[in-house]
Amino acid sequence: MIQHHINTFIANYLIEKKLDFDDWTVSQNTKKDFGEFSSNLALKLAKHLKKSPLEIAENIVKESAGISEIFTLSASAPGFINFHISNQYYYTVLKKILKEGENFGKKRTHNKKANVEFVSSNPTGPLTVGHGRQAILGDIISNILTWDGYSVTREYYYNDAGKQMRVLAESCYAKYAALCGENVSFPENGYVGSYIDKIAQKILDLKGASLKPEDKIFREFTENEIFTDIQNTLNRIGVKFDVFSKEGQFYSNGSIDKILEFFAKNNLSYVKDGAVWFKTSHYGKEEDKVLVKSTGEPTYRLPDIAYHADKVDRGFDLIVDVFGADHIDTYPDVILGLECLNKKTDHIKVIIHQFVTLKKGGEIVKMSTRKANFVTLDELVDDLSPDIIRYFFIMRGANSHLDFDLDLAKDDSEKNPAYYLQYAHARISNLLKRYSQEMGDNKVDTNYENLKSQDELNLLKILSDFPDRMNDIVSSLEPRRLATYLEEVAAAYHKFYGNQKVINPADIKTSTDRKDLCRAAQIILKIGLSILGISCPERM
RNA sequence: GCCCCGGUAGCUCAGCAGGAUAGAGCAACUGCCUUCUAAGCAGUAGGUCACACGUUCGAAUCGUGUCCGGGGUACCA
Repeated sequence: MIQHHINTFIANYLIEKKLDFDDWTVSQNTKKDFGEFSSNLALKLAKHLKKSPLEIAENIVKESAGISEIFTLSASAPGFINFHISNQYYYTVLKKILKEGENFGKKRTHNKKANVEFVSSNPTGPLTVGHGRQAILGDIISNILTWDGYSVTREYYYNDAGKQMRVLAESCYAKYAALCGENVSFPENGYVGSYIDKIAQKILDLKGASLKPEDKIFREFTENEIFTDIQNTLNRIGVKFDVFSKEGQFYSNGSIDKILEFFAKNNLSYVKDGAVWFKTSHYGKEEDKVLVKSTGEPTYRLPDIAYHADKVDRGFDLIVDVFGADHIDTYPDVILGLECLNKKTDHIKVIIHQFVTLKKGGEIVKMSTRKANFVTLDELVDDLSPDIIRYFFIMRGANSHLDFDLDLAKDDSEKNPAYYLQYAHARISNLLKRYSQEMGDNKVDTNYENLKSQDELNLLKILSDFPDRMNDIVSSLEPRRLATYLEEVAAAYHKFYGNQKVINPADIKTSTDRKDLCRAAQIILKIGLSILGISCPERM
């Protein structure tokens, strides 16, 4: 908000001086000795004007004295122009936060629609810790977009028709047969987890021992059981989907055949060795990719293209795909496929996150996919609250590997970083309760001019920064940045709390100002924590 | 080989649309609860921001190259 004022000021200055020049920036200062913001304008103009940067900066400062009520200017070596924001400005923002409450920072509403696809794990087994990261990431990204005014569809896409599911059914039959005392060879790369044994047992109990391997129940019942489990797990961490899309529909509604026809007709594909190839090499890829195997089975690419084409056709303004790092090389093929179909793609945003390793007793727990020695998300939820799980999964940026330290997560003490934010909120709640008990609720007119200590102003400045920070978070879709911001808010609050006594019957004006500052901090914490899907406890 | 991510304090990581003295949590050490919640605060110690070169008034941040770790590179998803 304030940056906007400064930008306008500089732009106007340049227009006034008839300078056609836009190579300058305004940055927020970490060290406040130089004001809250600085611009490199003079440093950049130096070459252009063939004058020393400091001289230019000093001139600008001199010429602009008294031009704004919001800030004053100063120049410093080697040529920065510093903007010192008046306390008055921040007092206005405080009023605004209190007035607008949880709507503070929201821009004008728009009617855009977004689709966020995440998890999308095939129902071949329980969700692992790795899926948990994606579930939380996708959910919070959806929350961020909702905050920004989007109407968001959370979508889970899965493959109910391919090879994986066939192998799953075969695995289940093999287990079933074994329970019936028959000797059936186990499928190659079959699923060996104990959850399959349980499902096979259930089938045996339900249907008896006379089923044939081709009976549909091995596929349908197994898929259903596992999928129900997956949804239960997701519900436990507060993740709910609006739409489940199944791959099978793109076979039955003919869209896959249509794509193949279109590609063949437009010379985008060819047949070689009994397989259908996508001419990806014509578009800068290293080699062509197979769309349909010689067995007649499509690879994942083809239905994925059909699915994404369908999403594009559904008319979203923004499509977000959240994938694990193992998809890094595959989604460009899908995008390329869409482009070949003449579909819009520039509104598709792909978020790739790195993997999760689980740390227990200081050691990394190795997880392998099919071998059934993974830690399930459910096991994690058994031990930890959703708040802790959510916080731990977004403690790191999506692009960083995530070490999930189970011992730290389980730690119920001040060591656990997840409590820091919630504690600030709880502290405020309690303080406000005490305040009305001891001070009453009588209204005092105030301009907040009693807020002038470092701790108070620092907290107020951080709170004022919320709209700009959300702006960045919406465009980056990086939940970690929201957590970082809230940590700054909490730290500033805890510091203020430690140094300034709020409730003081001898000084009602100062008490009121500080109480309102606390209320504003609580509002910001509550907005932020809600977006993260973390609860805001009244006490801890 | 090629492509994508990462390499910042003892450990785990922020910071990275270039900006002034590089931050947090954990671990270590020292203080602070008869006063609004100590799940907190204050302080000490800890760094050649992997390395080299380059661009720039200015580089943890941008470029090139090297090294190390992870992922991908399938007629698996």
